[in-house]
Amino acid sequence: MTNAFNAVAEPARRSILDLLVGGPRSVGEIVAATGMSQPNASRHLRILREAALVESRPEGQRRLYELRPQGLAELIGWLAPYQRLWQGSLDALERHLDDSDETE
Amino acid sequence: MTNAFNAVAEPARRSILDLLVGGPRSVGEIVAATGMSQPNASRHLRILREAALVESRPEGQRRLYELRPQGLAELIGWLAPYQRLWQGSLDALERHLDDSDETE
DNA sequence: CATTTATATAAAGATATGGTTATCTAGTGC
DNA sequence: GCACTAGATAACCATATCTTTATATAAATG
Repeated sequence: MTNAFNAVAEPARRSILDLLVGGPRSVGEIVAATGMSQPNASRHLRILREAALVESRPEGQRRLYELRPQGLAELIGWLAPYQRLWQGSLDALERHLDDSDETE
Repeated sequence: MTNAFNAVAEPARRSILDLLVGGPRSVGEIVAATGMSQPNASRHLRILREAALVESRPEGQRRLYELRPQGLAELIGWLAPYQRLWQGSLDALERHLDDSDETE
């Protein structure tokens, strides 16, 4: 029952994702960068993995976690109409200001 | 502690928002359309209001709830780099396919 | 093979969340 | 003012979630 919506609802998990935007990281690096406990990091990483937002591969003794942006597809897709609405209102505001410029 | 991320994490609340994309609705209409109980709808609406995703105004005996797309600004903003990454990989795939076309 | 290092999992407790039922508040019309 | 309707809130319960501590697995190293 883990999906992208729930996954990104948690600030700690957003921090992890934000970190992974900079490239793959090991659990240890994630722990160091975020300050969370190792078990907690592992748990959040598991949830991110189940939500298909990250994937991991062994690298020697470590485990590298990498971003999987396509996992956000559903979220991005759901958001699209709202984004358009919002953009629409911005555009309308812009046009309004342009009109004001013209007439003033 | 109610923000847009948490607010949209709940399917019931996404249903409400999706409904409001079609224009303002009264609580009764929301209850009818979503099938949830009236108190439950009111609770979710309160959370959406606290997250600044909707606003309400009295309309006679009713209360109309209206979408506030700018409430999603933070979420959309956070998502932007991921969206670019994802778009980037799609573009890369496209280029790859184009290259394949050329060489095959 | 024993030890060390890196990560995952389990167990347990505290808090948060979502749903229901019952009740309260506020408009509306007689 | 009284009944009726729409909606909000309260109380309560069940479940889920996050965090920590303790432990297990697995790779590397001597």
